[in-house]
Amino acid sequence: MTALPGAGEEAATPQLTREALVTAALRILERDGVNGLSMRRLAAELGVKAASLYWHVRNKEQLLDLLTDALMADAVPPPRRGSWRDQLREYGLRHRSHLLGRRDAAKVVAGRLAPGPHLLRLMEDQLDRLREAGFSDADAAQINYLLGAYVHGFVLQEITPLSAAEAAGTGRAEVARAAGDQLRGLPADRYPNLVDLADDLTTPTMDERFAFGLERLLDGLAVLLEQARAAAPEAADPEQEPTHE
Amino acid sequence: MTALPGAGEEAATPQLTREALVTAALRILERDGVNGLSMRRLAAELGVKAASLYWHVRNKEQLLDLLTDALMADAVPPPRRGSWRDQLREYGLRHRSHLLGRRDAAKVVAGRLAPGPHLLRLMEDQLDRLREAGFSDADAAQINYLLGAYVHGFVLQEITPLSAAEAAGTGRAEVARAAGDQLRGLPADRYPNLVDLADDLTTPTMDERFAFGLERLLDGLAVLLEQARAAAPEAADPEQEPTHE
DNA sequence: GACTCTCCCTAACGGTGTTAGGTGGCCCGG
DNA sequence: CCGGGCCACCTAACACCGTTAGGGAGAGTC
Repeated sequence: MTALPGAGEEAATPQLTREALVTAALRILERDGVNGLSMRRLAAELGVKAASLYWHVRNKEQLLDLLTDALMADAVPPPRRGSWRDQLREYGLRHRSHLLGRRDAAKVVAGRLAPGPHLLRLMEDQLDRLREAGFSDADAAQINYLLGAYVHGFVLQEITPLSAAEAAGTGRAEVARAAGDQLRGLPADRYPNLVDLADDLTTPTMDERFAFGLERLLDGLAVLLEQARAAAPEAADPEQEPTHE
Repeated sequence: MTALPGAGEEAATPQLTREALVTAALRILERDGVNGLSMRRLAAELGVKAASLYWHVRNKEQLLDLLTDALMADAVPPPRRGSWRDQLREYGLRHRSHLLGRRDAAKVVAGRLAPGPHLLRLMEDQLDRLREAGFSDADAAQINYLLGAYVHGFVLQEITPLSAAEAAGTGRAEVARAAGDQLRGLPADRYPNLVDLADDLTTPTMDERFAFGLERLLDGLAVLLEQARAAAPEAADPEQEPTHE
């Protein structure tokens, strides 16, 4: 019915392609979230039956791998200006807001190995900046993983209750207030600190929490860099040479 | 058939209880992983049909909430000896190995709000140590969340490909080597750093990666503490009083 | 003895990922 | 011009999943 060639439709390539699968999947993901993305719905979106998808894709897992790379396609690294610290902070902030920007992206990406070409380009770029900042090869590699893990982990952590709350129809301000009330209602003899710090524990927004952790991480990296510079002061910083001993 | 009281079986309390559900669920989780834990299998484990579970539990989500708290039941905080830094490090290490110790615990726990009493006790204890170390209330609250998010996020990140690899029947050493080979095989003109650092990127174990990140975090916290001490040197450290102005 | 409440049952609904096997149309060799 | 083969889709089915409606046995209470 839909497949018969009408006046002058696309008779040349009316077929599904792997790319068509992915872009349709992206559309469904944005519209219905990761729970709404089933093989049957994806097939329906393409005017096709579910079994047909398996001609183009081995299974759903592989589709999600492709989707992961597609989600990373339009992530842009920050401008190459400012200190290494500014650049890394911007990296983290952008990475997080990129993941938060497309619905359930973090859930799809979560822990998926086999990084696609787009993620590889970001890694390549970040490693370059880390080495240029003066980190050792081993440290640069570790830091590269660390920052990715921090961002992914944090976002994953914040996204799950977020979607649970919106499923229940409650705003995040209400959730925070409810959490505060719960903490304040605890027995003060068994949980004195939780009761005492109920406000401090519940008022920070996720943005602030993320920024706080990121800043601590950057402080730690600065310490590492200083230590490395102090231990081996020959590299690229020819100011003085304390060659005693 | 199974329910008829025989010679002298348990005629007193042959009923399911919520606790029985949870311990059976823990058993299934350990044996079959989170994907093997369905309401039907849980019911079968208890010699009962699936619909019966809904008498004791609202839905699967609530069961997972209960399971989350049960998974945290036997987590013990580190001894209260050594510097705040030693204690926090030990906290992180224990928390991670606790999650890794029971199968798929991280996947169940992931981002589940409504922390149970066991998790609350850990929070309470950690907050107490943070305040004692000299962190401000606001900082202590932030740090408490940060450390939890780091551990949870990291473990979640590492657990997913781990189970994927073991499903494929490959050891983690093979995975690392395969990743290294993939990186080395990249075009060196487009990905010079990835090719160059292929070894550094793939040799660290997850233990080392976690410890590295944790140490950077602790360094960052130390910086924060020093800054706070320098800005307001009146608190609990009565050595001298620079009361000029 | 009747009533109620607890607790488990059967049956079913509407979903899920995935596979086996069929089938129409197209291109290519003869 | 005709037949084989392959591509790309189809139908049908399997074995699951979470969840609900409604039934019914048994115990406890008035």
